[in-house]
Amino acid sequence: MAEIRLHNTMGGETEAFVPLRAGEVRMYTCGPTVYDYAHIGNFRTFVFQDILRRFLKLRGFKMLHVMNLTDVDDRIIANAAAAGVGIREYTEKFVQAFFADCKVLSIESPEHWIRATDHIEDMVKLIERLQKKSFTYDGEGSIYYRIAKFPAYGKLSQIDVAGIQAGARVDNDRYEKESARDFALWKAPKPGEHFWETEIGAGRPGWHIECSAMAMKYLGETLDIHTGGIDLSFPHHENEIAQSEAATGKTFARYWMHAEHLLVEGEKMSKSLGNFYTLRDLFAKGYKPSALRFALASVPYRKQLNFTFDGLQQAASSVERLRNFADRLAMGKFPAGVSKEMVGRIAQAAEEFDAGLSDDLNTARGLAAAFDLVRDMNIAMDKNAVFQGDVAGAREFLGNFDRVFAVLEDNDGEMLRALGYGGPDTSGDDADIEKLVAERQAARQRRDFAASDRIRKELAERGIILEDSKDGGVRWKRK
RNA sequence: GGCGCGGUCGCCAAGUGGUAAGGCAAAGGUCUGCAAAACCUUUAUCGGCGGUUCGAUUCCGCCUCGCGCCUCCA
Repeated sequence: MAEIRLHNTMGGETEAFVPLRAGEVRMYTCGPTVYDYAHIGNFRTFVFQDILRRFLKLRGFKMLHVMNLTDVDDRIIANAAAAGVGIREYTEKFVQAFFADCKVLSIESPEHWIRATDHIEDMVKLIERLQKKSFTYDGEGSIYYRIAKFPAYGKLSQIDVAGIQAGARVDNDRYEKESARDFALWKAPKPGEHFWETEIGAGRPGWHIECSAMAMKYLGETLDIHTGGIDLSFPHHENEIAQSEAATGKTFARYWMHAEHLLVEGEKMSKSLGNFYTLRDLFAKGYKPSALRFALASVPYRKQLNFTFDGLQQAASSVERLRNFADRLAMGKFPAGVSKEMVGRIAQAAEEFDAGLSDDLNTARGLAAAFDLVRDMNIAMDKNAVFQGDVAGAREFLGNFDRVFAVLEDNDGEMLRALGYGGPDTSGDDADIEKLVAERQAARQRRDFAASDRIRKELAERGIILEDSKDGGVRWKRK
Protein backbone atom coordinates (compact mmCIF):
# COMPACT_ATOMS: atom_id res chain seq x y z
CA MET A 1 0.00 0.00 0.00
CA ALA A 2 1.10 3.48 -0.78
CA GLU A 3 2.08 6.03 1.81
CA ILE A 4 -0.89 8.26 2.55
CA ARG A 5 -0.11 11.86 1.74
CA LEU A 6 -2.42 14.72 2.59
CA HIS A 7 -2.28 18.40 1.79
CA ASN A 8 -1.97 20.32 5.02
CA THR A 9 -3.30 23.87 4.89
CA MET A 10 -0.95 24.53 7.79
CA GLY A 11 2.23 25.06 5.89
CA GLY A 12 0.67 24.50 2.51
CA GLU A 13 2.54 21.27 1.82
CA THR A 14 1.42 17.77 0.98
CA GLU A 15 2.86 15.58 3.70
CA ALA A 16 2.92 11.96 4.78
CA PHE A 17 0.01 11.27 7.06
CA VAL A 18 0.94 9.65 10.35
CA PRO A 19 -1.61 9.80 13.15
CA LEU A 20 -0.55 10.59 16.68
CA ARG A 21 -1.64 7.20 17.97
CA ALA A 22 -0.79 4.27 15.75
CA GLY A 23 -3.78 2.81 14.01
CA GLU A 24 -6.23 5.43 15.15
CA VAL A 25 -7.34 8.70 13.62
CA ARG A 26 -8.99 11.45 15.58
CA MET A 27 -10.83 13.76 13.26
CA TYR A 28 -13.04 16.77 13.75
CA THR A 29 -15.15 18.10 10.91
CA CYS A 30 -17.05 21.34 10.96
CA GLY A 31 -20.67 20.52 10.27
CA PRO A 32 -23.57 22.68 9.19
CA THR A 33 -25.24 25.59 10.87
CA VAL A 34 -28.77 24.30 11.09
CA TYR A 35 -30.69 27.45 10.25
CA ASP A 36 -31.93 26.09 6.93
CA TYR A 37 -31.62 23.07 4.66
CA ALA A 38 -28.05 22.34 3.70
CA HIS A 39 -27.20 22.92 0.04
CA ILE A 40 -25.07 21.05 -2.47
CA GLY A 41 -22.11 23.28 -1.69
CA ASN A 42 -22.23 22.12 1.90
CA PHE A 43 -22.44 18.57 0.72
CA ARG A 44 -19.44 18.90 -1.50
CA THR A 45 -17.50 19.36 1.70
CA PHE A 46 -19.36 16.70 3.64
CA VAL A 47 -18.93 14.14 0.88
CA PHE A 48 -15.23 14.93 0.80
CA GLN A 49 -15.03 14.37 4.53
CA ASP A 50 -16.90 11.12 4.12
CA ILE A 51 -14.54 9.92 1.39
CA LEU A 52 -11.61 10.79 3.62
CA ARG A 53 -13.14 8.93 6.53
CA ARG A 54 -14.02 5.91 4.44
CA PHE A 55 -10.60 5.72 2.84
CA LEU A 56 -8.85 5.87 6.19
CA LYS A 57 -11.11 3.09 7.44
CA LEU A 58 -10.37 1.04 4.36
CA ARG A 59 -6.72 1.48 5.17
CA GLY A 60 -7.38 -0.06 8.55
CA PHE A 61 -7.48 2.96 10.79
CA LYS A 62 -9.92 3.06 13.64
CA MET A 63 -11.79 6.32 13.32
CA LEU A 64 -12.78 8.60 16.12
CA HIS A 65 -14.62 11.24 14.20
CA VAL A 66 -16.69 14.10 15.54
CA MET A 67 -18.98 16.34 13.55
CA ASN A 68 -20.68 19.29 15.15
CA LEU A 69 -24.01 20.87 14.44
CA THR A 70 -24.00 24.58 15.07
CA ASP A 71 -27.41 25.18 16.52
CA VAL A 72 -26.95 28.65 17.95
CA ASP A 73 -25.99 31.69 15.93
CA ASP A 74 -27.41 35.02 14.83
CA ARG A 75 -29.48 33.63 11.99
CA ILE A 76 -30.94 30.89 14.13
CA ILE A 77 -31.84 33.31 16.88
CA ALA A 78 -33.41 35.70 14.40
CA ASN A 79 -35.31 33.03 12.49
CA ALA A 80 -36.55 31.30 15.62
CA ALA A 81 -37.74 34.60 17.03
CA ALA A 82 -39.51 35.39 13.78
CA ALA A 83 -41.17 31.99 13.86
CA GLY A 84 -42.07 32.46 17.49
CA VAL A 85 -40.40 29.28 18.68
CA GLY A 86 -37.39 28.40 20.80
CA ILE A 87 -34.09 27.81 19.07
CA ARG A 88 -34.09 24.12 19.91
CA GLU A 89 -37.49 23.67 18.37
CA TYR A 90 -36.51 25.76 15.37
CA THR A 91 -33.31 23.87 14.65
CA GLU A 92 -34.69 20.40 15.25
CA LYS A 93 -36.39 20.30 11.88
CA PHE A 94 -33.19 21.15 10.07
CA VAL A 95 -31.13 18.76 12.15
CA GLN A 96 -33.41 15.92 11.16
CA ALA A 97 -33.37 17.05 7.54
CA PHE A 98 -29.60 17.11 7.63
CA PHE A 99 -29.43 13.57 8.99
CA ALA A 100 -31.75 12.40 6.23
CA ASP A 101 -29.67 14.22 3.61
CA CYS A 102 -26.54 12.52 4.86
CA LYS A 103 -28.16 9.12 4.78
CA VAL A 104 -29.50 9.56 1.30
CA LEU A 105 -26.03 10.55 0.11
CA SER A 106 -24.51 7.53 1.88
CA ILE A 107 -22.50 9.74 4.19
CA GLU A 108 -21.49 7.58 7.12
CA SER A 109 -22.30 8.70 10.59
CA PRO A 110 -19.30 9.91 12.50
CA GLU A 111 -18.74 8.37 15.92
CA HIS A 112 -20.15 11.50 17.52
CA TRP A 113 -22.65 13.95 16.15
CA ILE A 114 -22.84 16.76 18.64
CA ARG A 115 -24.68 19.98 19.12
CA ALA A 116 -23.25 23.26 20.31
CA THR A 117 -26.11 23.90 22.71
CA ASP A 118 -25.37 20.65 24.53
CA HIS A 119 -21.88 21.86 25.32
CA ILE A 120 -22.29 25.34 26.76
CA GLU A 121 -20.62 24.25 30.00
CA ASP A 122 -17.54 23.00 28.13
CA MET A 123 -17.25 26.30 26.33
CA VAL A 124 -17.57 28.24 29.56
CA LYS A 125 -14.77 26.19 31.10
CA LEU A 126 -12.53 26.83 28.14
CA ILE A 127 -13.23 30.55 28.31
CA GLU A 128 -12.36 30.48 32.00
CA ARG A 129 -9.03 28.87 31.16
CA LEU A 130 -8.35 31.66 28.72
CA GLN A 131 -9.38 34.25 31.25
CA LYS A 132 -6.89 32.88 33.76
CA LYS A 133 -4.14 33.25 31.20
CA SER A 134 -5.23 36.80 30.33
CA PHE A 135 -6.13 36.04 26.77
CA THR A 136 -9.47 37.73 27.25
CA TYR A 137 -11.01 41.04 28.17
CA ASP A 138 -14.53 42.09 28.96
CA GLY A 139 -16.65 44.65 27.25
CA GLU A 140 -20.20 45.39 28.29
CA GLY A 141 -20.90 41.84 29.29
CA SER A 142 -19.21 40.25 26.31
CA ILE A 143 -15.86 38.53 26.46
CA TYR A 144 -13.31 38.99 23.72
CA TYR A 145 -10.16 37.19 22.70
CA ARG A 146 -7.06 39.36 22.66
CA ILE A 147 -5.21 38.38 19.53
CA ALA A 148 -2.26 40.56 20.34
CA LYS A 149 -1.45 38.02 23.09
CA PHE A 150 -1.13 35.22 20.55
CA PRO A 151 1.78 35.97 18.20
CA ALA A 152 1.20 32.89 16.06
CA TYR A 153 -2.15 34.26 14.95
CA GLY A 154 -2.51 33.95 11.20
CA LYS A 155 -0.24 30.95 10.77
CA LEU A 156 -2.92 28.79 9.18
CA SER A 157 -4.30 31.18 6.61
CA GLN A 158 -1.11 33.24 6.34
CA ILE A 159 -3.20 36.28 6.73
CA ASP A 160 -1.26 39.42 7.38
CA VAL A 161 -2.76 40.46 10.67
CA ALA A 162 -1.58 44.01 10.18
CA GLY A 163 -3.83 44.18 7.14
CA ILE A 164 -6.91 43.90 9.25
CA GLN A 165 -7.31 47.47 10.26
CA ALA A 166 -8.27 48.29 13.77
CA GLY A 167 -11.65 49.90 13.95
CA ALA A 168 -12.45 49.20 10.32
CA ARG A 169 -15.30 47.03 11.25
CA VAL A 170 -16.81 46.69 14.65
CA ASP A 171 -19.10 43.80 15.24
CA ASN A 172 -22.75 43.96 16.08
CA ASP A 173 -22.17 44.19 19.77
CA ARG A 174 -21.27 47.80 19.16
CA TYR A 175 -18.50 47.61 21.70
CA GLU A 176 -15.16 49.10 20.84
CA LYS A 177 -12.83 46.17 20.86
CA GLU A 178 -9.16 46.70 21.58
CA SER A 179 -8.49 45.57 18.05
CA ALA A 180 -10.75 44.85 15.13
CA ARG A 181 -9.10 41.46 14.79
CA ASP A 182 -10.32 40.41 18.19
CA PHE A 183 -13.36 38.21 18.26
CA ALA A 184 -16.08 37.39 20.74
CA LEU A 185 -15.78 34.32 22.91
CA TRP A 186 -18.97 35.11 24.71
CA LYS A 187 -21.69 37.53 23.73
CA ALA A 188 -23.78 39.50 26.14
CA PRO A 189 -27.49 38.89 25.72
CA LYS A 190 -29.53 41.33 23.74
CA PRO A 191 -33.08 42.06 24.81
CA GLY A 192 -35.41 39.22 24.05
CA GLU A 193 -32.65 36.91 22.90
CA HIS A 194 -32.06 33.38 24.05
CA PHE A 195 -29.23 33.27 26.59
CA TRP A 196 -27.57 31.02 29.15
CA GLU A 197 -26.89 31.93 32.76
CA THR A 198 -23.33 30.80 33.51
CA GLU A 199 -20.28 31.34 35.73
CA ILE A 200 -18.92 33.86 33.26
CA GLY A 201 -22.17 35.75 33.06
CA ALA A 202 -25.33 35.61 31.04
CA GLY A 203 -25.08 35.34 27.31
CA ARG A 204 -24.34 32.97 24.49
CA PRO A 205 -21.17 31.60 22.96
CA GLY A 206 -19.32 33.13 20.06
CA TRP A 207 -19.12 31.00 16.98
CA HIS A 208 -15.56 29.74 17.24
CA ILE A 209 -15.48 28.57 20.82
CA GLU A 210 -17.80 25.65 20.27
CA CYS A 211 -15.44 23.84 17.95
CA SER A 212 -12.45 24.28 20.22
CA ALA A 213 -14.33 23.11 23.28
CA MET A 214 -16.07 20.19 21.67
CA ALA A 215 -13.13 18.96 19.62
CA MET A 216 -10.90 18.84 22.67
CA LYS A 217 -13.57 17.26 24.82
CA TYR A 218 -14.03 14.29 22.51
CA LEU A 219 -10.67 14.03 20.82
CA GLY A 220 -8.12 15.34 23.28
CA GLU A 221 -6.08 18.51 23.15
CA THR A 222 -4.30 17.52 19.95
CA LEU A 223 -6.31 16.05 17.11
CA ASP A 224 -5.02 14.43 13.98
CA ILE A 225 -7.24 15.98 11.33
CA HIS A 226 -9.48 19.00 11.28
CA THR A 227 -11.45 19.77 8.15
CA GLY A 228 -14.03 22.09 6.72
CA GLY A 229 -14.80 24.21 3.71
CA ILE A 230 -12.07 26.52 2.43
CA ASP A 231 -13.94 29.55 3.67
CA LEU A 232 -13.57 28.35 7.23
CA SER A 233 -9.80 28.55 7.21
CA PHE A 234 -10.14 32.21 8.03
CA PRO A 235 -11.30 33.36 10.44
CA HIS A 236 -13.00 30.34 11.95
CA HIS A 237 -10.15 27.88 12.07
CA GLU A 238 -7.60 30.54 12.75
CA ASN A 239 -9.61 31.55 15.78
CA GLU A 240 -10.03 27.96 16.90
CA ILE A 241 -6.27 27.61 16.86
CA ALA A 242 -5.85 30.81 18.83
CA GLN A 243 -8.31 29.72 21.50
CA SER A 244 -7.21 26.14 21.80
CA GLU A 245 -3.48 26.60 21.67
CA ALA A 246 -3.55 29.56 24.01
CA ALA A 247 -5.43 27.45 26.54
CA THR A 248 -3.38 24.26 26.24
CA GLY A 249 -0.01 25.32 24.93
CA LYS A 250 -0.23 22.36 22.56
CA THR A 251 -0.75 21.95 18.85
CA PHE A 252 -4.48 21.87 18.31
CA ALA A 253 -4.71 19.96 15.04
CA ARG A 254 -1.87 18.30 13.15
CA TYR A 255 -3.44 18.23 9.69
CA TRP A 256 -5.82 20.87 8.40
CA MET A 257 -7.72 19.98 5.28
CA HIS A 258 -10.01 22.32 3.39
CA ALA A 259 -12.40 21.54 0.58
CA GLU A 260 -12.71 23.99 -2.28
CA HIS A 261 -16.09 25.43 -3.05
CA LEU A 262 -18.27 24.48 -5.93
CA LEU A 263 -19.63 26.68 -8.65
CA VAL A 264 -22.97 26.19 -10.31
CA GLU A 265 -22.87 26.39 -14.10
CA GLY A 266 -19.66 28.35 -13.77
CA GLU A 267 -21.01 30.91 -11.37
CA LYS A 268 -20.81 31.33 -7.67
CA MET A 269 -23.77 29.69 -6.05
CA SER A 270 -26.00 32.22 -4.41
CA LYS A 271 -29.61 32.68 -3.59
CA SER A 272 -29.81 35.86 -5.62
CA LEU A 273 -28.63 34.13 -8.79
CA GLY A 274 -31.28 31.47 -8.31
CA ASN A 275 -28.71 28.70 -8.64
CA PHE A 276 -28.89 27.62 -5.05
CA TYR A 277 -29.87 23.97 -4.65
CA THR A 278 -30.74 21.73 -1.77
CA LEU A 279 -30.87 17.98 -2.15
CA ARG A 280 -34.62 18.20 -2.15
CA ASP A 281 -34.53 20.48 -5.17
CA LEU A 282 -32.45 18.03 -7.15
CA PHE A 283 -34.39 14.94 -6.19
CA ALA A 284 -37.60 16.71 -7.11
CA LYS A 285 -36.14 17.17 -10.59
CA GLY A 286 -35.61 13.44 -10.81
CA TYR A 287 -31.88 13.17 -10.19
CA LYS A 288 -30.60 10.23 -8.20
CA PRO A 289 -28.68 10.45 -4.95
CA SER A 290 -25.96 8.17 -6.31
CA ALA A 291 -25.44 10.48 -9.28
CA LEU A 292 -25.08 13.47 -7.00
CA ARG A 293 -22.69 11.65 -4.71
CA PHE A 294 -20.61 10.57 -7.68
CA ALA A 295 -20.59 14.07 -9.13
CA LEU A 296 -19.47 15.55 -5.82
CA ALA A 297 -16.89 12.86 -5.14
CA SER A 298 -15.33 12.58 -8.57
CA VAL A 299 -13.59 15.93 -8.57
CA PRO A 300 -10.61 16.00 -6.19
CA TYR A 301 -11.49 18.06 -3.14
CA ARG A 302 -8.93 20.80 -3.62
CA LYS A 303 -10.23 21.76 -7.01
CA GLN A 304 -13.26 23.92 -7.54
CA LEU A 305 -16.09 21.78 -8.73
CA ASN A 306 -18.28 23.18 -11.42
CA PHE A 307 -21.66 21.70 -10.74
CA THR A 308 -23.88 21.44 -13.82
CA PHE A 309 -26.98 19.47 -14.66
CA ASP A 310 -25.15 18.07 -17.62
CA GLY A 311 -22.44 16.93 -15.26
CA LEU A 312 -25.00 15.34 -13.00
CA GLN A 313 -26.31 13.41 -15.98
CA GLN A 314 -22.80 12.35 -16.86
CA ALA A 315 -22.28 11.15 -13.33
CA ALA A 316 -25.44 9.09 -13.53
CA SER A 317 -24.17 7.44 -16.70
CA SER A 318 -20.83 6.73 -15.11
CA VAL A 319 -22.52 5.10 -12.14
CA GLU A 320 -24.57 3.02 -14.57
CA ARG A 321 -21.46 1.73 -16.23
CA LEU A 322 -20.02 0.63 -12.91
CA ARG A 323 -23.26 -1.01 -11.86
CA ASN A 324 -23.61 -2.82 -15.16
CA PHE A 325 -20.17 -4.23 -14.67
CA ALA A 326 -20.94 -5.29 -11.12
CA ASP A 327 -24.11 -7.01 -12.33
CA ARG A 328 -22.29 -8.77 -15.10
CA LEU A 329 -19.78 -10.02 -12.59
CA ALA A 330 -22.49 -11.13 -10.21
CA MET A 331 -24.72 -12.84 -12.73
CA GLY A 332 -22.39 -14.02 -15.44
CA LYS A 333 -21.44 -17.65 -15.91
CA PHE A 334 -17.74 -18.21 -15.95
CA PRO A 335 -15.74 -21.27 -16.92
CA ALA A 336 -13.97 -23.19 -14.18
CA GLY A 337 -10.39 -22.32 -13.45
CA VAL A 338 -8.42 -19.19 -12.79
CA SER A 339 -6.43 -16.84 -14.95
CA LYS A 340 -3.10 -15.71 -13.64
CA GLU A 341 -3.22 -12.70 -15.89
CA MET A 342 -6.60 -11.65 -14.61
CA VAL A 343 -5.57 -12.08 -11.01
CA GLY A 344 -2.54 -9.94 -11.71
CA ARG A 345 -4.62 -7.35 -13.51
CA ILE A 346 -6.99 -7.04 -10.58
CA ALA A 347 -4.12 -6.70 -8.15
CA GLN A 348 -2.71 -3.95 -10.32
CA ALA A 349 -6.02 -2.12 -10.32
CA ALA A 350 -6.22 -2.38 -6.54
CA GLU A 351 -2.76 -0.93 -6.29
CA GLU A 352 -3.61 1.95 -8.58
CA PHE A 353 -6.81 2.63 -6.71
CA ASP A 354 -4.95 2.78 -3.44
CA ALA A 355 -2.18 4.89 -4.90
CA GLY A 356 -4.67 7.38 -6.25
CA LEU A 357 -6.54 7.86 -3.03
CA SER A 358 -3.34 7.85 -1.02
CA ASP A 359 -2.22 10.78 -3.13
CA ASP A 360 -4.10 13.44 -1.19
CA LEU A 361 -7.38 11.72 -1.87
CA ASN A 362 -7.13 11.95 -5.63
CA THR A 363 -10.55 10.54 -6.39
CA ALA A 364 -10.18 11.08 -10.13
CA ARG A 365 -7.19 8.73 -10.11
CA GLY A 366 -9.04 6.22 -8.00
CA LEU A 367 -11.96 6.24 -10.37
CA ALA A 368 -9.71 5.89 -13.39
CA ALA A 369 -8.19 2.76 -11.83
CA ALA A 370 -11.65 1.29 -11.46
CA PHE A 371 -12.79 2.20 -14.96
CA ASP A 372 -9.61 0.81 -16.45
CA LEU A 373 -10.29 -2.50 -14.78
CA VAL A 374 -13.91 -2.43 -15.86
CA ARG A 375 -12.91 -2.04 -19.47
CA ASP A 376 -10.23 -4.70 -19.36
CA MET A 377 -12.48 -7.20 -17.64
CA ASN A 378 -15.35 -6.49 -20.01
CA ILE A 379 -13.02 -7.25 -22.88
CA ALA A 380 -11.88 -10.41 -21.17
CA MET A 381 -15.43 -11.47 -20.43
CA ASP A 382 -16.37 -10.93 -24.05
CA LYS A 383 -13.60 -13.37 -24.89
CA ASN A 384 -14.57 -15.83 -22.18
CA ALA A 385 -11.21 -15.21 -20.59
CA VAL A 386 -12.49 -14.57 -17.08
CA PHE A 387 -12.76 -17.67 -14.91
CA GLN A 388 -14.61 -18.58 -11.77
CA GLY A 389 -11.41 -18.25 -9.79
CA ASP A 390 -11.01 -14.63 -10.90
CA VAL A 391 -14.39 -13.46 -9.81
CA ALA A 392 -13.79 -13.31 -6.07
CA GLY A 393 -10.84 -10.98 -6.56
CA ALA A 394 -12.82 -8.70 -8.83
CA ARG A 395 -15.67 -8.59 -6.35
CA GLU A 396 -13.28 -7.76 -3.59
CA PHE A 397 -11.96 -4.91 -5.67
CA LEU A 398 -15.44 -3.59 -6.25
CA GLY A 399 -16.25 -4.05 -2.59
CA ASN A 400 -13.28 -1.97 -1.55
CA PHE A 401 -14.05 0.57 -4.22
CA ASP A 402 -17.52 0.94 -2.87
CA ARG A 403 -16.43 1.14 0.74
CA VAL A 404 -15.04 4.49 -0.35
CA PHE A 405 -17.30 5.69 -3.15
CA ALA A 406 -20.55 4.03 -2.06
CA VAL A 407 -22.44 4.33 -5.34
CA LEU A 408 -22.85 0.75 -6.53
CA GLU A 409 -25.91 -0.32 -4.63
CA ASP A 410 -28.96 0.28 -6.76
CA ASN A 411 -31.28 1.56 -4.07
CA ASP A 412 -31.80 5.19 -5.03
CA GLY A 413 -35.53 4.96 -5.34
CA GLU A 414 -36.06 3.07 -2.11
CA MET A 415 -33.84 5.41 -0.22
CA LEU A 416 -35.66 8.49 -1.46
CA ARG A 417 -39.00 7.05 -0.45
CA ALA A 418 -37.78 5.73 2.89
CA LEU A 419 -36.35 9.09 3.84
CA GLY A 420 -39.41 10.98 2.77
CA TYR A 421 -38.17 12.73 -0.37
CA GLY A 422 -41.14 11.43 -2.26
CA GLY A 423 -41.01 9.90 -5.68
CA PRO A 424 -43.38 7.35 -7.05
CA ASP A 425 -43.68 4.18 -5.06
CA THR A 426 -42.99 1.51 -7.63
CA SER A 427 -42.16 -1.27 -5.24
CA GLY A 428 -45.60 -2.82 -5.74
CA ASP A 429 -45.09 -2.96 -9.48
CA ASP A 430 -42.52 -5.71 -9.41
CA ALA A 431 -44.97 -8.59 -9.66
CA ASP A 432 -46.69 -6.89 -12.54
CA ILE A 433 -43.41 -6.32 -14.33
CA GLU A 434 -42.31 -9.89 -13.75
CA LYS A 435 -45.56 -11.05 -15.25
CA LEU A 436 -45.06 -8.98 -18.40
CA VAL A 437 -41.47 -10.13 -18.66
CA ALA A 438 -42.64 -13.74 -18.47
CA GLU A 439 -45.28 -13.08 -21.13
CA ARG A 440 -42.66 -11.62 -23.36
CA GLN A 441 -40.37 -14.56 -22.80
CA ALA A 442 -43.18 -16.87 -23.84
CA ALA A 443 -43.78 -14.79 -26.95
CA ARG A 444 -40.13 -14.95 -27.82
CA GLN A 445 -40.17 -18.71 -27.40
CA ARG A 446 -42.81 -19.02 -30.03
CA ARG A 447 -41.01 -16.39 -32.08
CA ASP A 448 -43.89 -13.96 -31.86
CA PHE A 449 -41.61 -10.95 -32.04
CA ALA A 450 -44.42 -8.50 -32.64
CA ALA A 451 -45.89 -9.37 -29.26
CA SER A 452 -42.44 -9.41 -27.69
CA ASP A 453 -41.65 -5.94 -28.96
CA ARG A 454 -45.01 -4.62 -27.87
CA ILE A 455 -44.24 -5.66 -24.31
CA ARG A 456 -40.74 -4.23 -24.48
CA LYS A 457 -42.21 -0.94 -25.59
CA GLU A 458 -44.84 -0.96 -22.92
CA LEU A 459 -42.28 -1.59 -20.21
CA ALA A 460 -39.96 1.02 -21.66
CA GLU A 461 -42.68 3.58 -21.27
CA ARG A 462 -42.78 2.65 -17.62
CA GLY A 463 -39.05 3.20 -17.34
CA ILE A 464 -38.11 -0.47 -17.43
CA ILE A 465 -35.13 -1.58 -19.47
CA LEU A 466 -34.87 -5.19 -20.55
CA GLU A 467 -31.65 -6.92 -21.35
CA ASP A 468 -31.75 -10.29 -23.03
CA SER A 469 -28.76 -12.50 -22.44
CA LYS A 470 -27.18 -15.03 -24.71
CA ASP A 471 -28.42 -17.98 -22.73
CA GLY A 472 -32.03 -16.90 -23.24
CA GLY A 473 -32.43 -15.26 -19.85
CA VAL A 474 -33.57 -11.72 -19.29
CA ARG A 475 -32.67 -9.08 -16.80
CA TRP A 476 -34.66 -5.97 -16.13
CA LYS A 477 -33.93 -2.77 -14.33
CA ARG A 478 -35.44 0.61 -13.78
CA LYS A 479 -34.09 3.52 -15.64
C1' G B 1 -5.27 46.86 -2.78
C1' G B 2 -3.19 42.20 0.10
C1' C B 3 -3.04 36.73 0.11
C1' G B 4 -4.34 32.21 -2.48
C1' C B 5 -6.33 28.69 -6.27
C1' G B 6 -7.22 27.54 -11.26
C1' G B 7 -7.51 27.87 -17.02
C1' U B 8 -5.68 20.29 -20.53
C1' C B 9 -10.46 16.99 -26.27
C1' G B 10 -17.91 19.23 -27.23
C1' C B 11 -18.63 18.51 -21.40
C1' C B 12 -16.24 16.62 -16.64
C1' A B 13 -11.22 15.53 -15.41
C1' A B 14 -5.90 13.00 -14.26
C1' G B 15 -0.91 13.76 -15.32
C1' U B 16 4.54 14.16 -16.48
C1' G B 17 10.96 17.85 -18.35
C1' G B 18 11.06 13.74 -23.47
C1' U B 19 5.77 14.33 -27.68
C1' A B 20 -1.21 13.79 -23.08
C1' A B 21 -5.10 8.60 -17.92
C1' G B 22 -10.21 7.95 -17.16
C1' G B 23 -15.60 9.16 -17.54
C1' C B 24 -19.72 11.37 -20.38
C1' A B 25 -21.36 12.84 -25.16
C1' A B 26 -21.06 12.27 -30.72
C1' A B 27 -20.20 9.38 -35.41
C1' G B 28 -19.28 4.67 -37.69
C1' G B 29 -18.91 -0.58 -36.81
C1' U B 30 -19.27 -5.75 -34.24
C1' C B 31 -22.85 -8.56 -31.49
C1' U B 32 -28.46 -8.99 -31.18
C1' G B 33 -35.01 -11.58 -34.07
C1' C B 34 -35.35 -6.15 -32.24
C1' A B 35 -33.05 -3.77 -28.30
C1' A B 36 -29.95 -3.09 -24.11
C1' A B 37 -25.25 -4.12 -22.25
C1' A B 38 -20.38 -4.90 -23.95
C1' C B 39 -16.46 -4.33 -27.44
C1' C B 40 -13.77 -1.85 -31.73
C1' U B 41 -12.56 2.67 -34.55
C1' U B 42 -12.59 8.11 -34.93
C1' U B 43 -12.15 13.24 -32.09
C1' A B 44 -6.59 17.55 -28.00
C1' U B 45 -0.29 19.47 -28.47
C1' C B 46 -2.35 21.31 -22.84
C1' G B 47 -5.22 30.30 -22.04
C1' G B 48 -1.44 34.02 -24.63
C1' C B 49 3.71 35.93 -25.18
C1' G B 50 8.67 35.46 -23.89
C1' G B 51 12.78 32.81 -21.28
C1' U B 52 15.71 28.42 -19.32
C1' U B 53 16.69 23.56 -21.75
C1' C B 54 18.99 19.00 -26.59
C1' G B 55 13.70 19.00 -25.47
C1' A B 56 8.18 22.21 -21.67
C1' U B 57 1.71 21.12 -21.24
C1' U B 58 5.02 20.12 -17.06
C1' C B 59 10.41 25.17 -14.58
C1' C B 60 10.79 30.89 -14.58
C1' G B 61 8.77 35.90 -15.96
C1' C B 62 4.96 38.89 -17.94
C1' C B 63 -0.07 39.17 -19.72
C1' U B 64 -5.07 37.56 -19.82
C1' C B 65 -9.49 35.16 -18.07
C1' G B 66 -12.26 32.69 -14.01
C1' C B 67 -12.77 31.80 -8.75
C1' G B 68 -11.90 32.19 -3.43
C1' C B 69 -10.39 34.58 1.26
C1' C B 70 -9.33 39.38 3.57
C1' U B 71 -17.04 40.71 6.41
C1' C B 72 -19.72 34.34 11.74
C1' C B 73 -20.68 31.75 3.61
C1' A B 74 -19.12 24.51 3.28
